[in-house]
Amino acid sequence: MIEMWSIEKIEDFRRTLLAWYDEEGRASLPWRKNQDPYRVWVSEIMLQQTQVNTVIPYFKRFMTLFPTITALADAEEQTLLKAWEGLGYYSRVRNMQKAAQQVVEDYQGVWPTTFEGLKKLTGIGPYTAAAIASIAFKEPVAAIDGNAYRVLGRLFKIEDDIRQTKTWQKYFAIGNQLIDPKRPGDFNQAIMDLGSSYMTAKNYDTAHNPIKEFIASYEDGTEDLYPVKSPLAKPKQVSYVGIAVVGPDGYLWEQRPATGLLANFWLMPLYAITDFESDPDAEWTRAEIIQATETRLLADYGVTVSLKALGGRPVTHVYSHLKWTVTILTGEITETMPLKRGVWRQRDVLNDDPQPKVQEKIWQRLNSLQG
DNA sequence: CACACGTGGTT
DNA sequence: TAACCAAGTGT
Repeated sequence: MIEMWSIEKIEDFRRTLLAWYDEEGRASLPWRKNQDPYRVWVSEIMLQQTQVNTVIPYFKRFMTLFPTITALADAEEQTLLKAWEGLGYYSRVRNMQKAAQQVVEDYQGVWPTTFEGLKKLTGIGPYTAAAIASIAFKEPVAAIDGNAYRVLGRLFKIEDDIRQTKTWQKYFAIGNQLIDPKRPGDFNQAIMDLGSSYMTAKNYDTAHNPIKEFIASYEDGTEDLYPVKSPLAKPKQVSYVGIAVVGPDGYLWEQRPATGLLANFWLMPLYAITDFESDPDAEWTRAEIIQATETRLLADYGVTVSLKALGGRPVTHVYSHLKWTVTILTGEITETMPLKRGVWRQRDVLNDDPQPKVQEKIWQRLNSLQG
């Protein structure tokens, strides 16, 4: 059981933390220019599982493309995905548009102003709801993100595993005790700034930490133990063939299904190697794979083409839960064929379509190995 | 509740 | 290099 501080100690902590934040907080971050809920919301969604330096250029571009919640609600999905291309976790932006439409249509364009109200919007969970409620609407509610887990975990030597959903309750309760009711938004942001400077996961610098005197795990040199976080499973290995077929009208090109990984993004046709045979342990020779791919290309796309393997190692790409290995097969046709599936797309207009990183790697491999 | 869901940076 | 980390949410 965690022993909570006295009210005097809590107030001392708030003063110390906010004094540091006023001096050394990252006030220049573009989303801190004002406390407009739309602005705060866009930044908080982008920052989910994503580092500040990555987000900055995306945030600026996004606010130019979609300056208001109405502009976001009315945007074409492909435009949205293109604006998000490279940031990852693409359901974030789809959910954001749903929430924008909810606010515009169900709330007459007026934001819910409370933690509980904000949580009802698609894509806004307890963290984001607390961030917006505290920053834009001054509600004293703790925003528990990875930074808060590190800071609070080390401050109080919390033994619960932060991977477990129920642990959030404990952190939330402690955060709500600590948060400064006069400056809730600044308090939450100060915790985040602290968590990404003096209290990082590795190479933290407690010697210069402005709140070091409050850190229980610093007293006995056990900071390394907190927060308690069980290891994640290794990504599962999956092998594909990727098919680069060029004809007079460009490359064979296809949009992914509307749900699941990389939903609605554009990619060359891919076949999982195990799709050829139900036996996942089957060892396929290169000739067999090529022939099977040609057969399936005809059946699925209506394309008759002779394929050959591109030299070099396969393209690999690691996701949170998967590791893709893509062997590239190439083929050329001299006359355009009508397609059962997919489209022909010229190389110079391909980049108008949102594409995932793995497709970029495939382009790079094609460019380097065949000019 | 466990797992799906991206990408870039660090060690 | 493999492993881990970075302002989480939906199902």
